[in-house]
Amino acid sequence: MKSPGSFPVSDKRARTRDQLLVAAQALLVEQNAGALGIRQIALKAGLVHGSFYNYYPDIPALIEDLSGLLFASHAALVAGLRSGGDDLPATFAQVTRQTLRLIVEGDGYGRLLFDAGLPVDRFVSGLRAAMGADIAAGVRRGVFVADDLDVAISLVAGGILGVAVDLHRGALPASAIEPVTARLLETLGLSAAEARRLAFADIPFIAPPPLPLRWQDVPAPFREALRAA
Amino acid sequence: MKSPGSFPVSDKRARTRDQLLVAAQALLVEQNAGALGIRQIALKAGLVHGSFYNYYPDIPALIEDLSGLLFASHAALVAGLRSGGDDLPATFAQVTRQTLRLIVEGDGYGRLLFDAGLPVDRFVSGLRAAMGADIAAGVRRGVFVADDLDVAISLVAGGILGVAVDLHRGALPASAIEPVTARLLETLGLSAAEARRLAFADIPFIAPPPLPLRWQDVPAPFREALRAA
DNA sequence: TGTACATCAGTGAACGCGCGTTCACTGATGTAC
DNA sequence: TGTACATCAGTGAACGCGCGTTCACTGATGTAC
Repeated sequence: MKSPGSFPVSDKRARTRDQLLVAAQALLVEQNAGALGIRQIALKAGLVHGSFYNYYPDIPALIEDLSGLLFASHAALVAGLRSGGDDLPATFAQVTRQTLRLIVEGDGYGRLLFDAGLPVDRFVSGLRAAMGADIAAGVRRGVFVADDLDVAISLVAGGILGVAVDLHRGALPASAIEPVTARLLETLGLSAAEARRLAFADIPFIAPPPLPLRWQDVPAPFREALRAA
Repeated sequence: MKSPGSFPVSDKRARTRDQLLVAAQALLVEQNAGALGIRQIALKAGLVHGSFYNYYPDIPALIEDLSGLLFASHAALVAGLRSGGDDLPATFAQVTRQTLRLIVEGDGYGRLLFDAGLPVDRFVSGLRAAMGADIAAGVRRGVFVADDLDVAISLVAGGILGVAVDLHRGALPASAIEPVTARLLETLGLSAAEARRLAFADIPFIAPPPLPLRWQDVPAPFREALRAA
C-alpha cells in the first residue's frame, strides 16, 4: 500500500466510470431510458458533459457495460450458492429463490429491469444460459427429467421471468416464491414431496448488493471475466 | 351507400389516424422506439408534422393506442377459437398454438413485440388476463388442477412469453410449439396422453392479419370495446 | 335549386431548446534523468 | 534530491441540427335556410 488516500491513475479511471454508471442507474430508476442523455449522465456524475467521451463513445456502449455489470453482480451473488455442493436440484431451488427475492427485496431492481425500458436482453439471456447449463447437467445426471431439453429450459426460464414480473407488479405476493419454486422442480421431474422439501427448505439468503451497482464492488474474478465479454 | 368514392368526415379521420399508426409500426419494425418522433411519423404518413396533433397529444398517446390495436387484433383472432365450444383444455391448446405461431409466421410481430423497445406491458397483461380467466374457469369446472391459481397463471403465462421470445430469437424451432403446449397442459393437471392429444391435434390455423395493423381492419365489436379502454 | 355559413382536416412557417459532438486548453500526477 | 517532461482526466466554450410545439391560414366538405 502506497501513500494512503491517493490512487493510481487506473483506479481513478475506474472510479469515474463507476460514477457514470451510478448516475445512469439513478436516472433509469428515477425516470426511464428516455432520460438517458450524455449531458444528463455526466451532469449527475459531477462531470462536464464532454468528459463522457473519455469513457464511452455513446449511450449504447454505456448501456452495454451496465448490462454486463448487472449480470456480473448477479453471477457473483449466486456463485456462493452454486459452489456449495453438487446437489443440482437443491442448487436450482436456491438460485431460483434467491433471484426472485432479489426482485421483491432488492430496492430498485424491479424498476431497473422491468420499468426502465432498458434492453435487458443480455442480462436475461445470460441468466437463461446459466440456468440452462444447470438443467442440462441435471438431466445428464438423471436428477432432472425432460423430454426436450430446449423446451424445458425455455418454459422454466420464461416461467421464472414471468413470475418475477408479477412479483414486481404486485400480482403475486412474496410468499408465492416457494410454491413457484416447487412447481418448477416438479416440471423438471422431481416428485411433489421432494420438490416441496427443496423449495421450502430453510436456507440462508445472501443479501443482494444495494443499487446502484459499481464495478469496483464486483469481486475481481467476475469483474475480469465479464467486463470484456 | 352514398356517393361512391367519398367518405364521411369521420371515416376520413379514422383513415388518417390509421395512416399514423401504420407509419409508427413501419418505423418500429424498420428501426426502433428511439426513431419514433412526431416529425418522423407524420412524414411517413404523408402529412405535415403539425397535423399529428389533430390525432394525438404526444407520442405516448399514440403508443397507447397502438398497444390497444395490437391487443384488439389478437383478441379478434382468437375469439373464433374460443367461441367454437366450451372445451376449455382444447381452447387453451388452440389459443396457445395460434399465439405462438403468430410470432413465428406473422411477419414483423416478433420484431414489433420484442425488438422495438415498445412498452408491451399493456399488450402482455391483456393476454395474461384473458388466459388467466380461461385457466380459472377450467379449475372451477375441474378440468384443470392448480393448488395456487395465481402461481399457475404466472408460470403458464410467463412460460408462453419465454417460449415466444425464444422462438423469435431462433433458440427454439417452430416444431417446439406442440411439445410446449403439451407441457403446459400437463402443468395444468392433464394426463400426459391427453395433453399430447390436444397439443398435437390437427386443427385449422387462422392466418394472422399481416402487419401493419389498422383499426379499420379490426371487427367492429373488438374495435369499440377496446379503443376506449 | 341556389347561396351563405360552419366545420374541421391539413398546411407551412416560425420559435426556442436541448441534444450530441468537437477541440484547444488546464492542471494534477507519474516518470526519466 | 531536484528539474524537466509526458501523460491524461477533466474543462468549458462553440457548433449545427432535429426536436416538439404553436398558430394563423387554406380549402374541401357538410349544413341551414
